[in-house]
Amino acid sequence: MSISAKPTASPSSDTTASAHDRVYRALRARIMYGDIAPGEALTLRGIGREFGVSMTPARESLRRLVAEGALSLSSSGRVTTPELSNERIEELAALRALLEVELSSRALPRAHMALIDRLHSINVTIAEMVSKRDAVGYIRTNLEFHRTLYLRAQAPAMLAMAETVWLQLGPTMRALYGRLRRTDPPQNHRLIIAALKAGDEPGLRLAVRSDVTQGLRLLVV
Amino acid sequence: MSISAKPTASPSSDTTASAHDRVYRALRARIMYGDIAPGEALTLRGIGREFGVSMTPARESLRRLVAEGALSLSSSGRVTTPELSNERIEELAALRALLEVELSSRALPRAHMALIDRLHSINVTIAEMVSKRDAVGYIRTNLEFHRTLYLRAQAPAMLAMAETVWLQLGPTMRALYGRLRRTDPPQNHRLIIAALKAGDEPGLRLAVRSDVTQGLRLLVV
DNA sequence: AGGGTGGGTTTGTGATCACAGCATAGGCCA
DNA sequence: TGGCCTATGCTGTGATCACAAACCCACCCT
Repeated sequence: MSISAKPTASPSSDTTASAHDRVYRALRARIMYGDIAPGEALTLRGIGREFGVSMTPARESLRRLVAEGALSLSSSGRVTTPELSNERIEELAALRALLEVELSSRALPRAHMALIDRLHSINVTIAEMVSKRDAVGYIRTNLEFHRTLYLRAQAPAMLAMAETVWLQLGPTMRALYGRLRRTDPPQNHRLIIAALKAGDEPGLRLAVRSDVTQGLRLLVV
Repeated sequence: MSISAKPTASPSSDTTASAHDRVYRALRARIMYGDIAPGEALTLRGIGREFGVSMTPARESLRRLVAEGALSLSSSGRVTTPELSNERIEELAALRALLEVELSSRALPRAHMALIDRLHSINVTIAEMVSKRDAVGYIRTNLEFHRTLYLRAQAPAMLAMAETVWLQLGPTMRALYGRLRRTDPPQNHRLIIAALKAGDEPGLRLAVRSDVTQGLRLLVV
Protein backbone atom coordinates (compact mmCIF):
# COMPACT_ATOMS: atom_id res chain seq x y z
CA MET A 1 0.00 0.00 0.00
CA SER A 2 2.84 2.36 0.70
CA ILE A 3 3.93 2.05 -2.92
CA SER A 4 1.08 4.27 -3.98
CA ALA A 5 2.84 7.29 -2.51
CA LYS A 6 2.71 10.01 -5.13
CA PRO A 7 4.62 12.98 -3.78
CA THR A 8 3.17 15.50 -6.19
CA ALA A 9 3.65 18.10 -3.48
CA SER A 10 6.72 20.24 -3.19
CA PRO A 11 9.81 18.14 -2.56
CA SER A 12 11.24 20.72 -0.18
CA SER A 13 10.82 21.04 3.60
CA ASP A 14 10.72 17.35 4.44
CA THR A 15 12.57 17.82 7.67
CA THR A 16 9.57 16.79 9.76
CA ALA A 17 8.79 13.13 9.89
CA SER A 18 5.16 13.63 10.84
CA ALA A 19 2.75 12.69 8.10
CA HIS A 20 -0.09 15.01 8.97
CA ASP A 21 2.31 17.92 9.26
CA ARG A 22 3.71 17.28 5.82
CA VAL A 23 0.22 17.18 4.33
CA TYR A 24 -0.78 20.26 6.28
CA ARG A 25 2.18 22.28 5.09
CA ALA A 26 1.66 21.33 1.46
CA LEU A 27 -2.04 22.15 1.51
CA ARG A 28 -1.47 25.37 3.40
CA ALA A 29 1.03 26.58 0.83
CA ARG A 30 -1.35 25.69 -1.99
CA ILE A 31 -4.18 27.62 -0.40
CA MET A 32 -2.21 30.65 0.72
CA TYR A 33 -0.56 31.11 -2.64
CA GLY A 34 -3.75 30.77 -4.58
CA ASP A 35 -3.14 27.37 -6.11
CA ILE A 36 -6.71 26.32 -5.41
CA ALA A 37 -9.75 28.10 -6.78
CA PRO A 38 -12.58 29.21 -4.46
CA GLY A 39 -15.31 26.62 -4.05
CA GLU A 40 -13.14 23.59 -4.74
CA ALA A 41 -13.94 20.47 -2.72
CA LEU A 42 -11.36 18.38 -0.86
CA THR A 43 -12.06 14.83 0.23
CA LEU A 44 -10.33 12.83 2.92
CA ARG A 45 -9.67 9.83 0.76
CA GLY A 46 -8.59 12.02 -2.14
CA ILE A 47 -6.00 13.85 -0.03
CA GLY A 48 -4.86 10.56 1.46
CA ARG A 49 -4.42 9.01 -1.97
CA GLU A 50 -2.51 12.00 -3.28
CA PHE A 51 -0.03 12.08 -0.41
CA GLY A 52 0.16 8.34 0.14
CA VAL A 53 -1.26 8.43 3.65
CA SER A 54 -4.38 7.08 5.28
CA MET A 55 -7.48 9.03 6.18
CA THR A 56 -6.24 9.88 9.66
CA PRO A 57 -3.46 12.34 8.80
CA ALA A 58 -5.55 13.70 5.93
CA ARG A 59 -8.38 14.43 8.30
CA GLU A 60 -6.10 16.09 10.82
CA SER A 61 -4.55 18.44 8.30
CA LEU A 62 -7.94 19.35 6.83
CA ARG A 63 -9.46 20.08 10.21
CA ARG A 64 -6.49 22.15 11.17
CA LEU A 65 -6.93 24.24 8.06
CA VAL A 66 -10.62 24.57 8.84
CA ALA A 67 -9.75 25.75 12.34
CA GLU A 68 -7.51 28.43 10.83
CA GLY A 69 -10.28 29.60 8.52
CA ALA A 70 -8.45 28.47 5.41
CA LEU A 71 -11.17 25.98 4.47
CA SER A 72 -14.86 25.98 5.18
CA LEU A 73 -16.82 23.07 6.53
CA SER A 74 -20.34 22.43 5.30
CA SER A 75 -23.00 21.14 7.66
CA SER A 76 -22.56 17.65 6.32
CA GLY A 77 -18.85 17.72 6.97
CA ARG A 78 -17.71 18.38 3.44
CA VAL A 79 -14.62 20.53 3.19
CA THR A 80 -14.25 23.14 0.45
CA THR A 81 -12.13 26.20 -0.11
CA PRO A 82 -14.37 29.15 0.81
CA GLU A 83 -16.09 31.58 -1.52
CA LEU A 84 -15.85 34.86 0.33
CA SER A 85 -18.66 37.42 0.35
CA ASN A 86 -17.84 41.05 -0.33
CA GLU A 87 -18.40 41.96 3.30
CA ARG A 88 -16.00 39.25 4.37
CA ILE A 89 -13.36 40.41 1.92
CA GLU A 90 -13.64 43.99 3.13
CA GLU A 91 -13.38 42.82 6.71
CA LEU A 92 -10.29 40.76 6.02
CA ALA A 93 -8.73 43.70 4.18
CA ALA A 94 -9.41 45.90 7.20
CA LEU A 95 -7.81 43.23 9.37
CA ARG A 96 -4.76 43.14 7.14
CA ALA A 97 -4.47 46.92 7.36
CA LEU A 98 -4.84 46.90 11.13
CA LEU A 99 -2.30 44.15 11.78
CA GLU A 100 0.25 44.91 9.10
CA VAL A 101 0.41 48.64 9.78
CA GLU A 102 1.20 47.81 13.38
CA LEU A 103 3.74 45.18 12.39
CA SER A 104 5.55 47.50 10.00
CA SER A 105 5.56 50.22 12.61
CA ARG A 106 7.19 47.85 15.09
CA ALA A 107 9.70 46.73 12.50
CA LEU A 108 10.74 50.27 11.59
CA PRO A 109 13.21 50.93 14.43
CA ARG A 110 14.84 47.56 13.79
CA ALA A 111 15.18 47.94 10.01
CA HIS A 112 18.84 47.95 9.05
CA MET A 113 20.40 48.25 5.62
CA ALA A 114 20.59 44.48 5.15
CA LEU A 115 16.82 44.23 5.47
CA ILE A 116 16.23 47.01 2.98
CA ASP A 117 18.56 45.32 0.49
CA ARG A 118 16.72 42.09 0.92
CA LEU A 119 13.35 43.77 0.41
CA HIS A 120 14.68 45.41 -2.72
CA SER A 121 15.84 42.10 -4.14
CA ILE A 122 12.46 40.50 -3.40
CA ASN A 123 10.88 43.41 -5.23
CA VAL A 124 12.94 42.57 -8.29
CA THR A 125 11.63 39.01 -8.17
CA ILE A 126 8.07 40.33 -7.89
CA ALA A 127 8.60 42.35 -11.07
CA GLU A 128 9.79 39.20 -12.81
CA MET A 129 6.71 37.29 -11.70
CA VAL A 130 4.49 40.09 -12.97
CA SER A 131 6.17 40.07 -16.38
CA LYS A 132 5.90 36.28 -16.52
CA ARG A 133 2.19 36.45 -15.68
CA ASP A 134 2.85 33.92 -12.91
CA ALA A 135 -0.04 34.49 -10.50
CA VAL A 136 0.98 31.94 -7.88
CA GLY A 137 4.60 33.08 -7.98
CA TYR A 138 3.48 36.68 -7.68
CA ILE A 139 1.37 36.02 -4.61
CA ARG A 140 4.07 33.95 -2.96
CA THR A 141 6.79 36.52 -3.54
CA ASN A 142 4.56 39.39 -2.55
CA LEU A 143 3.77 37.73 0.75
CA GLU A 144 7.46 36.97 1.21
CA PHE A 145 8.11 40.70 0.95
CA HIS A 146 5.65 41.41 3.72
CA ARG A 147 6.76 38.52 5.90
CA THR A 148 10.41 39.56 5.62
CA LEU A 149 9.55 43.03 6.82
CA TYR A 150 7.26 41.90 9.64
CA LEU A 151 9.70 39.33 10.96
CA ARG A 152 11.75 42.28 12.19
CA ALA A 153 8.86 43.35 14.40
CA GLN A 154 9.69 40.53 16.83
CA ALA A 155 5.97 39.87 17.29
CA PRO A 156 5.32 36.22 16.48
CA ALA A 157 1.69 36.12 17.63
CA MET A 158 0.84 39.16 15.56
CA LEU A 159 2.61 37.78 12.53
CA ALA A 160 0.81 34.50 12.92
CA MET A 161 -2.51 36.32 12.89
CA ALA A 162 -1.54 38.21 9.75
CA GLU A 163 -0.61 34.93 8.07
CA THR A 164 -3.95 33.49 9.05
CA VAL A 165 -5.62 36.36 7.24
CA TRP A 166 -3.46 35.75 4.19
CA LEU A 167 -4.50 32.14 4.31
CA GLN A 168 -8.16 33.03 4.38
CA LEU A 169 -7.70 35.35 1.43
CA GLY A 170 -5.58 32.91 -0.58
CA PRO A 171 -8.11 31.40 -2.98
CA THR A 172 -9.71 34.80 -3.48
CA MET A 173 -6.38 36.49 -4.19
CA ARG A 174 -5.80 34.15 -7.07
CA ALA A 175 -9.09 35.24 -8.58
CA LEU A 176 -7.94 38.83 -8.16
CA TYR A 177 -4.51 38.55 -9.70
CA GLY A 178 -5.86 36.37 -12.43
CA ARG A 179 -8.26 39.18 -13.26
CA LEU A 180 -5.93 42.16 -13.31
CA ARG A 181 -3.95 42.03 -16.48
CA ARG A 182 -1.87 45.19 -16.30
CA THR A 183 1.83 44.83 -15.63
CA ASP A 184 1.74 46.36 -12.21
CA PRO A 185 5.13 47.39 -10.84
CA PRO A 186 5.16 47.21 -7.07
CA GLN A 187 4.79 50.95 -6.61
CA ASN A 188 3.65 50.77 -3.01
CA HIS A 189 6.52 48.49 -2.15
CA ARG A 190 8.89 51.19 -3.30
CA LEU A 191 7.10 53.67 -1.08
CA ILE A 192 7.48 51.26 1.82
CA ILE A 193 11.21 50.93 1.22
CA ALA A 194 11.61 54.68 0.91
CA ALA A 195 9.79 55.26 4.19
CA LEU A 196 11.96 52.63 5.88
CA LYS A 197 15.11 54.35 4.63
CA ALA A 198 13.89 57.74 5.82
CA GLY A 199 12.69 56.44 9.16
CA ASP A 200 9.35 58.05 8.33
CA GLU A 201 6.76 56.26 10.44
CA PRO A 202 3.60 58.02 9.26
CA GLY A 203 4.70 57.53 5.66
CA LEU A 204 5.38 53.86 6.31
CA ARG A 205 1.98 53.29 7.88
CA LEU A 206 0.28 55.00 4.96
CA ALA A 207 2.27 53.06 2.38
CA VAL A 208 1.55 49.71 4.02
CA ARG A 209 -2.13 50.52 4.38
CA SER A 210 -2.35 51.49 0.71
CA ASP A 211 -0.48 48.41 -0.45
CA VAL A 212 -2.69 46.11 1.56
CA THR A 213 -5.96 47.80 0.75
CA GLN A 214 -5.72 48.74 -2.88
CA GLY A 215 -5.39 45.26 -4.30
CA LEU A 216 -8.34 43.92 -2.40
CA ARG A 217 -10.47 46.88 -3.43
CA LEU A 218 -10.53 45.68 -7.04
CA LEU A 219 -11.89 42.39 -5.85
CA VAL A 220 -15.15 43.69 -4.47
CA VAL A 221 -17.51 43.16 -7.35
CA MET B 1 -17.70 1.10 27.62
CA SER B 2 -20.14 3.89 26.90
CA ILE B 3 -21.31 3.69 30.51
CA SER B 4 -18.17 5.45 31.63
CA ALA B 5 -19.44 8.73 30.14
CA LYS B 6 -19.04 11.35 32.82
CA PRO B 7 -20.50 14.61 31.47
CA THR B 8 -18.68 16.83 33.90
CA ALA B 9 -18.80 19.51 31.21
CA SER B 10 -21.52 22.12 30.97
CA PRO B 11 -24.88 20.53 30.33
CA SER B 12 -25.87 23.32 27.94
CA SER B 13 -25.33 23.62 24.19
CA ASP B 14 -25.77 19.98 23.30
CA THR B 15 -27.54 20.79 20.08
CA THR B 16 -24.72 19.38 17.98
CA ALA B 17 -24.52 15.66 17.70
CA SER B 18 -20.87 15.62 16.73
CA ALA B 19 -18.66 14.11 19.39
CA HIS B 20 -15.47 15.98 18.64
CA ASP B 21 -17.37 19.27 18.55
CA ARG B 22 -18.86 18.65 21.96
CA VAL B 23 -15.45 17.88 23.40
CA TYR B 24 -13.95 20.86 21.64
CA ARG B 25 -16.55 23.26 22.98
CA ALA B 26 -16.21 22.01 26.53
CA LEU B 27 -12.42 22.23 26.52
CA ARG B 28 -12.46 25.61 24.82
CA ALA B 29 -14.73 27.03 27.48
CA ARG B 30 -12.55 25.60 30.21
CA ILE B 31 -9.44 27.14 28.73
CA MET B 32 -10.91 30.51 27.82
CA TYR B 33 -12.47 31.04 31.21
CA GLY B 34 -9.36 30.07 33.11
CA ASP B 35 -10.49 26.72 34.42
CA ILE B 36 -7.14 25.15 33.65
CA ALA B 37 -3.87 26.35 35.09
CA PRO B 38 -0.89 27.12 32.84
CA GLY B 39 1.40 24.14 32.24
CA GLU B 40 -1.23 21.46 32.76
CA ALA B 41 -0.97 18.39 30.53
CA LEU B 42 -3.84 16.86 28.56
CA THR B 43 -3.72 13.31 27.26
CA LEU B 44 -5.74 11.78 24.47
CA ARG B 45 -6.90 8.81 26.47
CA GLY B 46 -7.61 10.96 29.48
CA ILE B 47 -9.86 13.31 27.51
CA GLY B 48 -11.53 10.38 25.85
CA ARG B 49 -12.22 8.71 29.17
CA GLU B 50 -13.60 11.88 30.69
CA PHE B 51 -16.05 12.55 27.84
CA GLY B 52 -16.83 8.93 27.10
CA VAL B 53 -15.43 8.99 23.56
CA SER B 54 -12.58 7.25 21.85
CA MET B 55 -9.20 8.71 21.03
CA THR B 56 -10.25 9.96 17.61
CA PRO B 57 -12.59 12.80 18.65
CA ALA B 58 -10.32 13.62 21.58
CA ARG B 59 -7.39 13.99 19.23
CA GLU B 60 -9.36 16.18 16.83
CA SER B 61 -10.50 18.61 19.49
CA LEU B 62 -7.03 18.83 21.00
CA ARG B 63 -5.40 19.52 17.67
CA ARG B 64 -7.99 22.11 16.84
CA LEU B 65 -7.24 23.91 20.08
CA VAL B 66 -3.54 23.68 19.30
CA ALA B 67 -4.20 25.20 15.88
CA GLU B 68 -5.97 28.10 17.56
CA GLY B 69 -3.07 28.68 19.92
CA ALA B 70 -5.07 27.66 22.98
CA LEU B 71 -2.79 24.72 23.73
CA SER B 72 0.85 24.16 22.99
CA LEU B 73 2.31 21.06 21.44
CA SER B 74 5.69 19.77 22.58
CA SER B 75 8.10 18.22 20.13
CA SER B 76 7.09 14.77 21.27
CA GLY B 77 3.42 15.48 20.67
CA ARG B 78 2.42 16.09 24.26
CA VAL B 79 -0.27 18.70 24.66
CA THR B 80 -0.21 21.18 27.54
CA THR B 81 -1.79 24.51 28.30
CA PRO B 82 0.89 27.11 27.56
CA GLU B 83 2.96 29.10 30.04
CA LEU B 84 3.24 32.49 28.39
CA SER B 85 6.39 34.59 28.50
CA ASN B 86 6.15 38.24 29.39
CA GLU B 87 6.86 39.29 25.83
CA ARG B 88 4.07 37.07 24.61
CA ILE B 89 1.63 38.48 27.14
CA GLU B 90 2.47 42.03 26.14
CA GLU B 91 2.04 41.12 22.50
CA LEU B 92 -1.34 39.54 23.10
CA ALA B 93 -2.43 42.57 25.11
CA ALA B 94 -1.41 44.82 22.22
CA LEU B 95 -3.39 42.57 19.90
CA ARG B 96 -6.43 42.83 22.15
CA ALA B 97 -6.13 46.60 22.15
CA LEU B 98 -5.76 46.75 18.38
CA LEU B 99 -8.68 44.48 17.59
CA GLU B 100 -11.09 45.45 20.31
CA VAL B 101 -10.68 49.19 19.86
CA GLU B 102 -11.57 48.72 16.21
CA LEU B 103 -14.50 46.46 17.05
CA SER B 104 -15.93 48.88 19.58
CA SER B 105 -15.52 51.73 17.15
CA ARG B 106 -17.47 49.80 14.53
CA ALA B 107 -20.14 48.91 17.06
CA LEU B 108 -20.64 52.49 18.18
CA PRO B 109 -22.96 53.71 15.38
CA ARG B 110 -25.09 50.58 15.84
CA ALA B 111 -25.37 50.77 19.62
CA HIS B 112 -29.01 51.28 20.60
CA MET B 113 -30.52 51.61 24.05
CA ALA B 114 -31.30 47.92 24.31
CA LEU B 115 -27.59 47.11 23.95
CA ILE B 116 -26.61 49.62 26.61
CA ASP B 117 -29.18 48.17 28.99
CA ARG B 118 -27.85 44.71 28.38
CA LEU B 119 -24.27 45.82 28.98
CA HIS B 120 -25.34 47.45 32.21
CA SER B 121 -26.98 44.27 33.43
CA ILE B 122 -23.90 42.23 32.59
CA ASN B 123 -21.91 44.74 34.58
CA VAL B 124 -24.07 44.05 37.61
CA THR B 125 -23.33 40.35 37.27
CA ILE B 126 -19.61 41.12 37.06
CA ALA B 127 -19.82 43.00 40.34
CA GLU B 128 -21.49 39.95 41.91
CA MET B 129 -18.72 37.68 40.66
CA VAL B 130 -16.12 40.02 42.10
CA SER B 131 -17.78 40.05 45.50
CA LYS B 132 -18.08 36.26 45.42
CA ARG B 133 -14.38 35.93 44.56
CA ASP B 134 -15.42 33.68 41.66
CA ALA B 135 -12.47 33.97 39.26
CA VAL B 136 -13.86 31.75 36.52
CA GLY B 137 -17.26 33.45 36.70
CA TYR B 138 -15.62 36.83 36.61
CA ILE B 139 -13.62 36.04 33.50
CA ARG B 140 -16.60 34.52 31.74
CA THR B 141 -18.90 37.43 32.48
CA ASN B 142 -16.26 39.99 31.65
CA LEU B 143 -15.71 38.41 28.25
CA GLU B 144 -19.46 38.26 27.77
CA PHE B 145 -19.54 42.02 28.25
CA HIS B 146 -16.99 42.52 25.51
CA ARG B 147 -18.54 39.96 23.18
CA THR B 148 -21.98 41.53 23.53
CA LEU B 149 -20.60 44.89 22.52
CA TYR B 150 -18.49 43.59 19.65
CA LEU B 151 -21.30 41.52 18.17
CA ARG B 152 -22.85 44.81 17.13
CA ALA B 153 -19.82 45.55 14.97
CA GLN B 154 -21.05 43.05 12.39
CA ALA B 155 -17.49 41.89 11.85
CA PRO B 156 -17.41 38.12 12.43
CA ALA B 157 -13.84 37.54 11.28
CA MET B 158 -12.52 40.28 13.51
CA LEU B 159 -14.51 39.00 16.48
CA ALA B 160 -13.24 35.49 15.87
CA MET B 161 -9.67 36.79 16.02
CA ALA B 162 -10.36 38.60 19.25
CA GLU B 163 -11.80 35.43 20.74
CA THR B 164 -8.71 33.54 19.66
CA VAL B 165 -6.62 36.01 21.62
CA TRP B 166 -8.87 35.54 24.66
CA LEU B 167 -8.40 31.83 24.30
CA GLN B 168 -4.63 32.15 24.27
CA LEU B 169 -4.74 34.33 27.36
CA GLY B 170 -7.22 32.13 29.22
CA PRO B 171 -4.95 30.08 31.51
CA THR B 172 -2.85 33.16 32.20
CA MET B 173 -5.88 35.30 33.03
CA ARG B 174 -6.81 32.93 35.77
CA ALA B 175 -3.40 33.41 37.31
CA LEU B 176 -3.98 37.16 37.13
CA TYR B 177 -7.42 37.31 38.70
CA GLY B 178 -6.39 34.78 41.27
CA ARG B 179 -3.62 37.16 42.26
CA LEU B 180 -5.43 40.45 42.49
CA ARG B 181 -7.44 40.51 45.66
CA ARG B 182 -8.96 43.93 45.61
CA THR B 183 -12.68 44.17 45.00
CA ASP B 184 -12.36 45.85 41.65
CA PRO B 185 -15.56 47.46 40.41
CA PRO B 186 -15.66 47.52 36.61
CA GLN B 187 -14.74 51.17 36.37
CA ASN B 188 -13.62 51.04 32.76
CA HIS B 189 -16.79 49.30 31.79
CA ARG B 190 -18.75 52.25 33.10
CA LEU B 191 -16.58 54.55 31.01
CA ILE B 192 -17.31 52.39 27.98
CA ILE B 193 -21.04 52.60 28.57
CA ALA B 194 -20.87 56.35 29.11
CA ALA B 195 -18.96 56.83 25.85
CA LEU B 196 -21.49 54.67 24.04
CA LYS B 197 -24.35 56.78 25.38
CA ALA B 198 -22.64 60.01 24.41
CA GLY B 199 -21.63 58.73 20.98
CA ASP B 200 -18.09 59.75 21.88
CA GLU B 201 -15.80 57.72 19.65
CA PRO B 202 -12.39 58.91 20.92
CA GLY B 203 -13.58 58.36 24.48
CA LEU B 204 -14.82 54.90 23.63
CA ARG B 205 -11.53 53.93 22.02
CA LEU B 206 -9.60 55.16 25.01
CA ALA B 207 -11.87 53.40 27.51
CA VAL B 208 -11.67 50.06 25.66
CA ARG B 209 -7.92 50.33 25.34
CA SER B 210 -7.56 51.03 29.06
CA ASP B 211 -9.88 48.22 30.04
CA VAL B 212 -8.04 45.73 27.90
CA THR B 213 -4.54 46.85 28.78
CA GLN B 214 -4.64 47.58 32.48
CA GLY B 215 -5.51 44.11 33.68
CA LEU B 216 -2.79 42.45 31.69
CA ARG B 217 -0.24 44.98 32.87
CA LEU B 218 -0.37 43.58 36.40
CA LEU B 219 0.47 40.21 35.05
CA VAL B 220 3.91 41.06 33.70
CA VAL B 221 6.18 40.07 36.54
C1' DA C 1 25.46 7.67 48.72
C1' DG C 2 24.86 9.34 44.12
C1' DG C 3 24.22 8.98 39.35
C1' DG C 4 23.52 6.29 35.33
C1' DT C 5 20.73 2.54 33.34
C1' DG C 6 17.34 -0.89 32.84
C1' DG C 7 12.55 -2.26 32.01
C1' DG C 8 7.68 -1.49 32.38
C1' DT C 9 4.19 1.78 31.44
C1' DT C 10 2.10 5.52 29.22
C1' DT C 11 1.87 8.38 25.29
C1' DG C 12 0.98 9.94 20.43
C1' DT C 13 0.73 8.22 15.47
C1' DG C 14 -1.24 6.15 11.74
C1' DA C 15 -3.99 2.33 9.50
C1' DT C 16 -8.12 -0.05 9.03
C1' DC C 17 -12.86 -1.00 9.54
C1' DA C 18 -17.95 -0.63 10.30
C1' DC C 19 -21.59 2.51 9.80
C1' DA C 20 -24.84 6.23 8.74
C1' DG C 21 -26.01 10.10 5.81
C1' DC C 22 -26.21 12.13 1.38
C1' DA C 23 -25.97 13.08 -3.42
C1' DT C 24 -26.53 11.69 -7.82
C1' DA C 25 -27.79 9.14 -11.65
C1' DG C 26 -30.39 5.90 -13.55
C1' DG C 27 -34.69 3.75 -14.12
C1' DC C 28 -39.75 3.53 -13.72
C1' DC C 29 -44.43 5.01 -14.06
C1' DA C 30 -48.13 8.11 -15.49
C1' DT D 1 -41.91 12.74 -22.67
C1' DG D 2 -41.54 14.54 -18.14
C1' DG D 3 -41.31 14.08 -13.21
C1' DC D 4 -40.47 11.22 -9.19
C1' DC D 5 -38.16 7.59 -6.82
C1' DT D 6 -34.93 4.29 -5.59
C1' DA D 7 -30.40 2.25 -5.39
C1' DT D 8 -25.60 2.56 -5.39
C1' DG D 9 -21.54 4.79 -4.79
C1' DC D 10 -19.09 8.05 -2.07
C1' DT D 11 -18.54 10.91 2.00
C1' DG D 12 -17.35 11.93 6.88
C1' DT D 13 -17.42 9.92 11.77
C1' DG D 14 -15.83 7.32 15.34
C1' DA D 15 -13.79 2.96 17.37
C1' DT D 16 -10.11 -0.12 17.70
C1' DC D 17 -5.60 -1.86 17.11
C1' DA D 18 -0.51 -2.27 16.33
C1' DC D 19 3.62 0.10 16.99
C1' DA D 20 7.42 3.10 18.28
C1' DA D 21 9.03 6.64 21.06
C1' DA D 22 9.08 8.99 25.40
C1' DC D 23 8.76 8.93 30.20
C1' DC D 24 9.26 7.46 34.90
C1' DC D 25 10.96 5.04 38.61
C1' DA D 26 13.31 1.71 40.81
C1' DC D 27 17.54 -0.67 40.90
C1' DC D 28 22.37 -1.48 40.45
C1' DC D 29 27.14 -0.26 39.94
C1' DT D 30 30.95 2.61 41.28
